[in-house]
Amino acid sequence: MKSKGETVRKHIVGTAHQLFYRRGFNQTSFSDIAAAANVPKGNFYYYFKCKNDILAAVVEHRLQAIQAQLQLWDDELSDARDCLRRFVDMLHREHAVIVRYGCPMGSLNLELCKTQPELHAHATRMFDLYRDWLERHFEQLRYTRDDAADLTLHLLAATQGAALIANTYKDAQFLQREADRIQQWIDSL
Amino acid sequence: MKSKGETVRKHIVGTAHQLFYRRGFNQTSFSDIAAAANVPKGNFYYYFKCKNDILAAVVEHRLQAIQAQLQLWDDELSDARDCLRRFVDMLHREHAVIVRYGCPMGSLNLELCKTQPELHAHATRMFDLYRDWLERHFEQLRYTRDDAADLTLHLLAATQGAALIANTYKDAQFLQREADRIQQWIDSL
DNA sequence: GTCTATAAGAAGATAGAC
DNA sequence: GTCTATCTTCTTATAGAC
Repeated sequence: MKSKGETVRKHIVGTAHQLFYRRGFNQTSFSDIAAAANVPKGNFYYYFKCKNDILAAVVEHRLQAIQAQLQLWDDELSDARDCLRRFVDMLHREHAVIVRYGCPMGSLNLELCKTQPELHAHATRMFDLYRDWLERHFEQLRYTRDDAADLTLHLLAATQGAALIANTYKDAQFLQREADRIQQWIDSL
Repeated sequence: MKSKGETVRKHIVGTAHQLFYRRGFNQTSFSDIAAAANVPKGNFYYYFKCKNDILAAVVEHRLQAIQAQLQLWDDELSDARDCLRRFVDMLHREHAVIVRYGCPMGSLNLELCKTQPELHAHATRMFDLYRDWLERHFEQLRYTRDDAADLTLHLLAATQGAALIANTYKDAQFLQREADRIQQWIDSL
């Protein structure tokens, strides 16, 4: 049984997550979150002592969601190559929001890297989850540790680049084409 | 002969350009620019009527610089493939700042796409210059118009992805490796 | 053209009643 | 736990003296 406070807290985190993605972290004000979550501004500080703490909670929440997703893929797919393909499939499934707002991880990283290194480190952890998971699956394809690490970064770069250019030019078709191209590259490994 | 005002204006634009890149547009305040340029805040509004106008001037300045650079490459290199390679060389030449602040165009686009579509359109024009130029050179390699357009977006995505991941993980070596990989891809065309 | 002073509003954060 | 009122600081922007 969840306490009332827990429910409200999660509601705030969910709302903040959406706003941080759609408006950017720095461009999202306390009032924005309060208004969208229907929670009075003052009440906020009962749950979070500052704005950065909300981001921390949002990232924590995202990390758990990503973990659960990766676990699901592992349970569902036995072939390592299928796992890599499923990762790239995200570009297909999320094409609408990617074209509109970019990749949630990529844009957060690029925003925070400039003047908020403490927060940036926080955001990098989302990439780390995918990175570690992808590396393991490349190793299952009998690549050495070093090669798997390099191929992983290459794959992350390919997906991030596709997302960024699709966003820049609002071009969902390019995103699809690029995702297909990456899939073919995986098949060729 | 330049008027005094012209000189000051250019100085402001140059300073703003640096700060917008290093801190992000929204995170750069008027006072930041004024302090860095040693121009009193109030004096600013003699040259620009609002903050958005400074961005417009910065972008205009960048567009001219990019145009001049592309022209130089065209004058210097006769082979279309060499031109494409020279474009990718930017990742090598600029690796230090890319790792630190990301790609100036990519990060600006990703920042402005979220809540400032008017400004985003402005920033996209920088990509357009490279896009048109790259397309022309792919066509010189006897690709059809459509293929050249697709290959251009693919190349832009590859460079943007490399820059973003190198920035995320502060990994200059990866950026070099990825640039080499893209060069090899160009050679294979 | 240059600069100071300041208005007007929004931001993050706090105090304290309920 | 919830909410209102408020403080402080920082923002963009303006007025007007020099």
